[in-house]
Amino acid sequence: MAATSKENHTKSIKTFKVIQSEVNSINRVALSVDCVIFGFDENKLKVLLIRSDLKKYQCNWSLLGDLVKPHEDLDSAAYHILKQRTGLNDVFMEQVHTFGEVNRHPAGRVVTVAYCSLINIQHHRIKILDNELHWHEVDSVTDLAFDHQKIFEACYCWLQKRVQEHPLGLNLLPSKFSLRELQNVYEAILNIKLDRRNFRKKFFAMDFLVDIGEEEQNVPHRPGKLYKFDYEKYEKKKKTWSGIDF
Amino acid sequence: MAATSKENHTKSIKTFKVIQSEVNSINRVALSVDCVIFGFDENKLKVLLIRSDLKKYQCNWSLLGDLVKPHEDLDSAAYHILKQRTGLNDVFMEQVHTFGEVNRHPAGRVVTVAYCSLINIQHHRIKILDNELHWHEVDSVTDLAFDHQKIFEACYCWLQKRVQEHPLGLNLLPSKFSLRELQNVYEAILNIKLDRRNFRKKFFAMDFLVDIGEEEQNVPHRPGKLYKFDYEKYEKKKKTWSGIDF
DNA sequence: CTAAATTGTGTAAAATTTACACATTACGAA
DNA sequence: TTCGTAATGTGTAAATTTTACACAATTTAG
Repeated sequence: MAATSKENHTKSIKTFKVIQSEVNSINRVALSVDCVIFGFDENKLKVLLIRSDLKKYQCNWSLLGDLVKPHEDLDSAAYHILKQRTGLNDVFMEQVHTFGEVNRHPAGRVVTVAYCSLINIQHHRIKILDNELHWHEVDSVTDLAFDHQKIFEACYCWLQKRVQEHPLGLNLLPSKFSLRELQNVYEAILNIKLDRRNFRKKFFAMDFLVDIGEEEQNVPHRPGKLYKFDYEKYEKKKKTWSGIDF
Repeated sequence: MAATSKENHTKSIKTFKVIQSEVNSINRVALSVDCVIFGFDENKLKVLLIRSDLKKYQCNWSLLGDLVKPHEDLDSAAYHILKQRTGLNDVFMEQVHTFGEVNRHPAGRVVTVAYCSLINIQHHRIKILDNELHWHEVDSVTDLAFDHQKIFEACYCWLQKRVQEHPLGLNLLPSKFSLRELQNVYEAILNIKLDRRNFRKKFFAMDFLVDIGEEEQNVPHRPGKLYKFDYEKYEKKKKTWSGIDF
């Protein structure tokens, strides 16, 4: 109560051994990563889910996740899941949020770190041999196992916001894409309609699209030009966001 | 390799007991929370640091943190630190990022969840009896213990961005404040100069400020009007952010 | 009473965003 | 081969938002 500064000071100092024993004691919890993997197909935003591996949640879908091993980096654990499930290596992935409510998991205390990933569905379609995996349209995702619905929704919100300030969306497309496809991606993610001319104007003005001199193939109408995204130029010029607006 | 769907399916099903044993096995790590507590004083953005409690880092400052107990929610753990160190209860706090590199902490595997908090320094100044705690100007924060420098920088970046889309800044001020003080907060956080008339115009246009009919006291010049922020109105009208811009 | 400091206010120019229409190209069917 | 269909590609005018900028009013201190 009436502790002096000196006493407080003393109280807050710990030897390395004390800390170490605290770290290695029962003060530990299971840690998992859960991946919300988005894809884009048939002009719909989709998310990759797996049938829950717990009997109790047998009829529910869940996110792809796994426990983090004691000698595994968090990011590595997330990448590992992605590699394991989709066969994909160099994919876009970002940590979104950590969910740590005491009773969030029925098997005991499990804190989970949610990651968001955006991949090109075409690239790995063949890898999904496992019929327990399925691409769901985001609008129809309900009743996920555990607290995965909440996690999914947080990640979807995150995506909707993030895609507006960072060119994430391109990860859902092949490296060559038409402006219409790009617009479809944005419309699907944000669930809005955009004006075609203004959309094109905006992207051309940003000056990150490179006309590669090719055109769409096998479309039943005038083919659109194909572009690629110049990430280097983007990195150099990217906006230092500034403006109060809420 | 040539596993059938059926086989994959089987492989991915686990009984509750198996899961439970995985959760309770050695697959566990220590988990901590670290709080980056911002304050605003003398027109400077400051952060609350403590002398490292580890001998090895004796001459370094570090963030306020603690291990999360097995039966403690993450958010609760973070609030607890804040309560313990500042005596403050209802403060603004948000989770920012989780840092989980294997070797980030010298005492063993400790994954840490970083939280950002914004408080009014005046409100609790008296609580800092502990002379191991100190408010540092953000610009002069260097060489924090462990990976705390990295965590601090991530949180500072987060703040600079977040403050532009959400009225966080107000948490640094008393409930009654002048527009000049508000502008000072924004200038300090963003480290830029703003045009006074445009700043006022912008905030008045947002229509969240309520003139409470009082004025500044004891200023050696014409006193400014005092306002409060109407959070309810904000919640109702807040912007659903929409616009591609990067 | 005067000087110093800071508040409070409006407008014109510039930049950005929005709304909107028509000619062009390729395919497929008759 | 021609025509209908479906989508691409393009510019401009109006509206809105953002920026730059100056002077009178109020209070305190001396």
